[in-house]
Amino acid sequence: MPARTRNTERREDALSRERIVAAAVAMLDESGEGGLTFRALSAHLRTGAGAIYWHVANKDELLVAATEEVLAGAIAAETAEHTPEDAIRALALGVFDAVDEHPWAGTQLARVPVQPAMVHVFERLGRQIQALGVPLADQFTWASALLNYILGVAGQNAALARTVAPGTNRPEFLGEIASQWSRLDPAEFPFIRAVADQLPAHDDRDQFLAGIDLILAGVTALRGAVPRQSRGQ
Amino acid sequence: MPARTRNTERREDALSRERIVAAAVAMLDESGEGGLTFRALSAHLRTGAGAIYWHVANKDELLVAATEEVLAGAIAAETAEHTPEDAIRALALGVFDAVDEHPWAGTQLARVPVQPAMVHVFERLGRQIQALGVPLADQFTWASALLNYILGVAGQNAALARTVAPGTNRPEFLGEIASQWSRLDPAEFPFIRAVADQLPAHDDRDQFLAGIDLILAGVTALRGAVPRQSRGQ
DNA sequence: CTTTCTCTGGAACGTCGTTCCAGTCAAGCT
DNA sequence: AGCTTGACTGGAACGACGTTCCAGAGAAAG
Repeated sequence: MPARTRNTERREDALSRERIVAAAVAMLDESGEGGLTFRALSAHLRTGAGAIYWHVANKDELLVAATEEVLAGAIAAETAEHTPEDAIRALALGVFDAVDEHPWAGTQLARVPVQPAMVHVFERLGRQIQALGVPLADQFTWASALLNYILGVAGQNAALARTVAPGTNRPEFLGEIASQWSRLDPAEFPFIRAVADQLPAHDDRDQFLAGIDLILAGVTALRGAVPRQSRGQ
Repeated sequence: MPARTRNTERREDALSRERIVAAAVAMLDESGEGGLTFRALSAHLRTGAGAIYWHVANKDELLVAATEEVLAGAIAAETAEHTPEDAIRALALGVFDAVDEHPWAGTQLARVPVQPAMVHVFERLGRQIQALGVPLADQFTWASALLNYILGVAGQNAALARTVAPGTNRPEFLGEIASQWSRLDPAEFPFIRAVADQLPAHDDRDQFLAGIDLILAGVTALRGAVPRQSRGQ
């Protein structure tokens, strides 16, 4: 615990949790998830590993803090949108864009049970779901559905970025997968073959938003329907 | 490459890729994601690490194979459901149940770009989306939305299982989180406070299925609507 | 019997997260 | 001014991991 009881600076270049987290974000952005090492971080900050551990409990905490920093913008944007739908779209896009810019944060979101930043996101989603007139019993469930969709996309984006990173660039990589898809057995994979040509050209952001719209359309359709338990099987 | 050109058995207890994968699944089930180590695996199989590497390229490949094995049941179940909706529900539940039983597989699904098993799942989802009369331009996008939702839930389930594992049991753990939620600032987190009491009692499987139903309702609502581009902002 | 090839297992390498600890330096006390 | 305290530093060291290396076992083929 860095309990700076007296606000005195030891030195000009003193270590601090903020400087450490900022350096971690920089290193993650530059060299990916494998690039963050306490050794590399020590070198980058011109100190030793022990000094870092005095400010930060462990690597997990550091990753949580780094993700928090990177998502701060997405949660801060409290722009008063016209409709609840637009507010949800804006919030979801904020998370998407942050993860798109920092793919390692997507991995972190999918890895940690409830990343602190996502509590705020969940709260905002829930409020808008509420504003849409969803019955109380469904609010929790449907807000969770939105959140899980967002987290799923974040995780997949990060996974894709992780494997595409080395040599080739993104469109090239997707084109390769698409050509593999179109060479699949027509009897076994008719659907994937049929949509293979859409893969290289598709816009991830548009597709993500279309998924949000799909869920929102479901909310509108089911809102005010029979209380619950209207499912088959 | 274990290219067994002549089908001769070296010994009764010979190592094989299948035995290795089966042992890996057993160890993952028993001691979680951190429990799978080439050292522990060697000990379990009474051999050395080098022997395992002759049958398996690396740990990633082993994890993919283990996940594949555990998801095989979910993809194999080609029960002819009455409606496309029911087929989608059955498929999604198959994946959910497999991940629920083997949480480490959820981590793997969220970590790997396209786990081979998920290609089959994507194909099935797509076919049923097609059967629902969704226009071609939306099939890819909406099947992806379903898949991403499923992967998101899988990842979160795994993350939860990872942190709840040690001491306490699940309801106890959720109750603890719920009480934290209900102690949040009423001004900042009205929604989360309002739904906190639903957290401990809720059924994950039901909630997952409700999310699928939500998306399916969206599909029904938007199917046949204006071609595309009917969104705001 | 010798060679060949598949397959084995244990030693060893390099890297990681983390811990340990002797040491530095400013502030407060006497 | 000297001493003590406690916040901070940085580098050495530990244990565990994934992976590689390699000497060799043992059945099949010549």
